[in-house]
Amino acid sequence: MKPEASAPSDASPRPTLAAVAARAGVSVSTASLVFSGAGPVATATRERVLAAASELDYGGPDPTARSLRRGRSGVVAVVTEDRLVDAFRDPMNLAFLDGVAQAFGDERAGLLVIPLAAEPETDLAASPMDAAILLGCGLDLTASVDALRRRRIPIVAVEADALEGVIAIDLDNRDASRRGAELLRDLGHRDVAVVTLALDVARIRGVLTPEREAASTSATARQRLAGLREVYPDAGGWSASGSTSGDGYAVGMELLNVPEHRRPTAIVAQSDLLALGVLRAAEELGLQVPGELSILGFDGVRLEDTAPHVLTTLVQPAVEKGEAAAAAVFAALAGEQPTPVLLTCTLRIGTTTGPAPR
Amino acid sequence: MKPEASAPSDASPRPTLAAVAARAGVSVSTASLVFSGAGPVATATRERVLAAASELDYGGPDPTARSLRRGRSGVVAVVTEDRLVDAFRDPMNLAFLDGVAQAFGDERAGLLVIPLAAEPETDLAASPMDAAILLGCGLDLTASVDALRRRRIPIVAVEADALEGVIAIDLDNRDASRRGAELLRDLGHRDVAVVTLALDVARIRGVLTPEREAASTSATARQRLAGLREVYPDAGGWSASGSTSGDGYAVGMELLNVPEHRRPTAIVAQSDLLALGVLRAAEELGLQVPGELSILGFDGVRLEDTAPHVLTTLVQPAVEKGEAAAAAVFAALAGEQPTPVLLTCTLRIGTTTGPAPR
DNA sequence: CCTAAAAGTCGAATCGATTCGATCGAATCG
DNA sequence: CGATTCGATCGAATCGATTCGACTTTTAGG
Repeated sequence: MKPEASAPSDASPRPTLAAVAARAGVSVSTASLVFSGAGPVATATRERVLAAASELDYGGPDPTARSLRRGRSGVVAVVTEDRLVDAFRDPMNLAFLDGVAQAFGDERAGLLVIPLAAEPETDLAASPMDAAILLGCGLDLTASVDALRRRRIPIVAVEADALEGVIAIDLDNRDASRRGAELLRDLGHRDVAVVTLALDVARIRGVLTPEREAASTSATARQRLAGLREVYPDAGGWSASGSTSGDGYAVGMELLNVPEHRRPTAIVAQSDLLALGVLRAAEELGLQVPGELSILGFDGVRLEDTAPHVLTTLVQPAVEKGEAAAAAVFAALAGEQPTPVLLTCTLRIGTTTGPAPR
Repeated sequence: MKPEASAPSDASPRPTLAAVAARAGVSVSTASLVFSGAGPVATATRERVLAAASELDYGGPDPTARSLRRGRSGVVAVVTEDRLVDAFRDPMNLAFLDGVAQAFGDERAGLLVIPLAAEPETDLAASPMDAAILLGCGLDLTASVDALRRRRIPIVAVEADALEGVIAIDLDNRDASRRGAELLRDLGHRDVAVVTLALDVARIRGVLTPEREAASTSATARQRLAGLREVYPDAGGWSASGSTSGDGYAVGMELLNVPEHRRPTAIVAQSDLLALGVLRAAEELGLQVPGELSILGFDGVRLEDTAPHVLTTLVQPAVEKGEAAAAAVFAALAGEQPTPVLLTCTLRIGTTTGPAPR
């Protein structure tokens, strides 16, 4: 006789609904009714089934089998950038996610986080999901969207370029940036430099050139830049490699540690964290803010770290953005035709902007 | 005749493998082999199937059906605290998550994030998952663990109290804290106060009392406190409501803004963010660090914000913690018996600790 | 007391794949 | 040249539930 098959140590295989039904002396269908709650079951029967379940230590219907039959897995995917740290270090993405989770509350859906890898198709095609939310990727999304479209599931894209069959949740990035720029113009600033978000997945920190701008795959960066350009068509600047204060500091040093006549009187940062870094650089260089340098941010993060300054910034409704995305998902899953959403930012004037010097 | 059924606008139902097979003139089994890659298929046949798939815009096998048959969903759940912002604002959790995602890399698993709600059983029983990682919850986990155990899936708990059948990934919180305390003792400090992490889900900021300590459900907070108490059995302090610099600042003010003879000469914070807040409070009160006050942190977050200070702290291997958790999951799924892991922290001496005054 | 409706239960089909074993022709080997 | 193996393909069972329609038993209504 062969030696016993090398059974793993777990001696208890997962019991099935059939086992529970058998033990309770009812049919599988009746047992199913007890757990799904759809259909009338006599109290005595229900208790018998539940007792059997508890005796077998049955934990409820297998989610996989249930999903197959129901055609719903109860999972919504959130597709983010390559590395999770990058994606979640940004407070805006975090707030967004919180908005999504909050809106899920009643509907009981799980959040599947998928960091976009080299070949997105594989991951996106293989994971169970009822819908997908594409979140602030600097990536080119067409490949991912194609993979998802083949699955015939609702796709929601946040601040991305418009794509056929994709529900858009957008921010008035361009308009808001223009309003911010107008504030600076009205304060008399003529020499304005910009610090942009990462332009693409390469995340290269460097001087902005027309070529690099044109090649940018980050819709958010481009839109905000376009708004600025409506007021300051020739503004130069740098692109950051990520939305962190460290990056802002580094770029701030590049822009500010120069002869005075070449120094901008205002810096427009495409995020608050970048603005914070610029503020630090200015402090370190002994520049008065806003006396010698005005700084404008974007996002409206609550930053305690800027004290005693209050950042002038464009406050975006990040949590609402998440809620809108979740609402769109549920609408689409309910068979409705969800309408695209455009959220607006509000200009909050703090203490980091003032009249241009001289 | 009745009006047409209210069919949703989507005219294209998802094609099935059977449809593809039919169009390619092969059996379903052969078509399956083409996609799963298990088994020999003639090149000509393979191409015919792929062509049919592409004509039907077939996106590959349905993950749900595949999961049911295979018995694996390819999803690993990460169970976190109630609110995602709370969970992910902590840089340690983020680093942990990144470690997990990184270790997944090859194995291609999805990360299902489940914020623990009021009745955990429902969510945990209903979502598809092959394994679960319980992450730094201040919560009592027994209910969740029971629900998961019934599913017969591997359970990994990070820095939690030992539970039967749960793979533990632990940190030497107690020992490391003791070593930190010894440093302070050797520097001559006698009056030491502690700022703890949130003690439980209630997250109440307030003075530490024996009752509150005893009732704490946060293993991490308790372990670190125990280590401190080995050296300073009577140290008093406050509990924070969360690991943020804002909380640290608030508690720091309570502890430091008092008559000098009642002021501690050293503060032990249970996280670097708390320590940062304490540092801010000290600066605002005009206290010399480390001349008049020494500050000890925990975590080893790279904080640019403490400049020009470098925080003395216990550096924990957070990314490795994530990798260890992922490794344990895969080992368990492979049928092996994963061994519990105990990671150690290293004391990094910075500029925020010095000899006790006088 | 009889009939119609409601409640309770069950058998069987179904969701969309994977996979085992069988089949059959072609290639390999002694 | 017969026996054996290998490659390619297919039919059918299976994964674990849900759900529709049919059937039986109560209950309610007149």
